[in-house]
Amino acid sequence: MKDRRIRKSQEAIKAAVIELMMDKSFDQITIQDISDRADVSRRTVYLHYMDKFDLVDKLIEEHINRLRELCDIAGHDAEYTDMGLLWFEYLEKHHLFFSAMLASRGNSFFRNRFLDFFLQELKNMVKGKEIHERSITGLTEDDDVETQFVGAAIVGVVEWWFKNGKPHPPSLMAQRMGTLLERNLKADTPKA
Amino acid sequence: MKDRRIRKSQEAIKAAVIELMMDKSFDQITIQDISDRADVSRRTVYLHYMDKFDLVDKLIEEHINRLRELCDIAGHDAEYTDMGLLWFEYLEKHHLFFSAMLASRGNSFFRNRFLDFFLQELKNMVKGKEIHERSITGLTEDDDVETQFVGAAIVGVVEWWFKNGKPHPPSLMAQRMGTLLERNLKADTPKA
DNA sequence: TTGGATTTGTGAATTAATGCACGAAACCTG
DNA sequence: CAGGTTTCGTGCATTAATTCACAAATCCAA
Repeated sequence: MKDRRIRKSQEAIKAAVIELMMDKSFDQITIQDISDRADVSRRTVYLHYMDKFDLVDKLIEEHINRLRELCDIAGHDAEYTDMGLLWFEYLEKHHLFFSAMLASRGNSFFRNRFLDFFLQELKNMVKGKEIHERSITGLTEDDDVETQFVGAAIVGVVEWWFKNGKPHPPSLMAQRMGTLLERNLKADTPKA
Repeated sequence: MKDRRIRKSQEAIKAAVIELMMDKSFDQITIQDISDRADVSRRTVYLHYMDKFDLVDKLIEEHINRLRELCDIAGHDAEYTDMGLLWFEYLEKHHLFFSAMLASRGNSFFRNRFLDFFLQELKNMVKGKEIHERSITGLTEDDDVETQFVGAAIVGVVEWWFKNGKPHPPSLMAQRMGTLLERNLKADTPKA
């Protein structure tokens, strides 16, 4: 088992960053602020992270990983609505972090990581469903236009959701989103 | 400045004890429980305290001292009602601790420390008021019956207050208590 | 009462966190 | 841009906290 001091320091530091992001924009948060808020020596921050960016990097990494785990558990052949529910519930649970990340302009870095996650997940899901529904749809190319389209759309919706103070509960968001994903990912290749 | 690690450990440990006292009675709380709850090594508890009793001892000490400080700031010539307000506000603020202490039977130890505090404070206040109102009332003997009487009464009222889920706000308690203290400490020597 | 499990108190080695100090970089502000 | 102030990143010595281990005490059910 890892030394509990490490866990406690890191948790305090990470929580401090998130809290600070609620008032200040990320780039005007100083390491001093973080260590003060975390009630930890400034030296301790450097003991665990290279700098601010490394810190927020690891925060993002962690959340994306947990999201991915959630998806893996649900299975890639889950219904879009069910998957969406997992997403929005997780996002709501950690709304402090996500809204702070999405609110701060200049954070295209996070947006890209976030988008990547959805793209990956969408590809998995489409592939998972192909097995059951139709063997080859031509959607398997890596730079698939539909996937990019839908991925960007999801991120946009999430962004809107946070910026407007989460006007709908995760269940409703998941349901609406599910419908849209169905329409855009399921049955559009069989055309003329 | 004291090392922040010390403060953090001690605060975690003390908070843990108070939390644990809400479910278990004090004597069935183990050091293991405390260190687990505090998220601290068992060794760390022994680093700061001799044993459970030393721990709770210091907790009591601390609260009594803070109460005393409050009284000193207010001044011993304050009105009984005002003083009572300070008491009850403090008690309400730390109701977790005080109700846990008063609830657990077998804690005559705490009761006595608590009583001592009030006795001391009453003597100070009576003395403080003598200056303004009447020079010698014969109440200055150390083992004064009236003081003991009133002291026990206060502790009894506080005990009742907690055991009945704080039915009145501190302000009302202070006002009622003030009246009773006035009646019993101010004007009773000028008799026949 | 006995015997197994739990809790206790402590020793010892190791590791993490702290405080402090310092030069360098960045950053306002006049 | 010059000069003062803040923040940064790091070295270093010190101290607190941790893990692990162990023998003694205590508890508790069979």
